[in-house]
Amino acid sequence: MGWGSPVQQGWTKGPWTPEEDKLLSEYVNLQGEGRWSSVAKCTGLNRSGKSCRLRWVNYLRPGLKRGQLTPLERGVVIELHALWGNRWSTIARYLPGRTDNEIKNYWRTHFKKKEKSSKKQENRETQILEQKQSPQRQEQQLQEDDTNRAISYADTGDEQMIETQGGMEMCITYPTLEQDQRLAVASWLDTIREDDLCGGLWNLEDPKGYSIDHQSTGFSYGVDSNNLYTGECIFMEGWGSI
DNA sequence: AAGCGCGTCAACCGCGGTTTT
DNA sequence: CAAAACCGCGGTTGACGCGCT
Repeated sequence: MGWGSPVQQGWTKGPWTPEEDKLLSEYVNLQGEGRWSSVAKCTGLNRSGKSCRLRWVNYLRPGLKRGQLTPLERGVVIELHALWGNRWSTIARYLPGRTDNEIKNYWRTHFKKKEKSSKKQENRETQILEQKQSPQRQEQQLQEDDTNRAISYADTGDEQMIETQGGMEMCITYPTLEQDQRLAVASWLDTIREDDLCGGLWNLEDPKGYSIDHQSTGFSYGVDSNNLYTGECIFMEGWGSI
């Protein structure tokens, strides 16, 4: 009933007013999340259930953070995107206070444009490579694409790839720190599963600092209370430490 | 000062999966 | 078991603000 498209049902569209926000907040505080299609009926709001849910989840829900993503959050986004692709809601679960919409917007803003600008050069390089590669190497290249895609997005600014002996390493530099610290993000696409991360290994709300510890791969890194980045992780080949 | 382009973000849309009837 | 209703997700759009020319 209350879920259909605004055009079909004659629902109000566009930006929400403070009065509408108030009505929706009161409803959720009373009834709890869910039953979105009943909101219009119970509150008099002329908004579809879908619209109400979106407004609550992305804007009104308590505990939402505002403002730019922190360096660590950005690192997590890059890392998890390399892992799961455009599964924004899944990624958002590991960033308390951030919404899938926010992360999606962040990604599009900061990385899609870079993808575009580097596309020309990428194409040239690909052409040259294709001429040289054996079929076996091409297959291997395909498998690496998911990893490198995220990496290539981050080829300018404070996030970048550096070449190391026998592999590539993603680095994020933080000029605001006393001396640049590098947060290296591991590429463990082949070894990690979503389930592995569901055990609360990500602790972004600890006042003493942040930490990520992945036992099955040995990957871990963190931020301590002094904002110093520490940890060690597996790179494409071999081990590295920060 | 005006026009333009770009970045950001809130909101909409379509679709697929899940739950309810 | 099937259909309808509901929910959530990812892609896309449009409004707005800001800086540059």
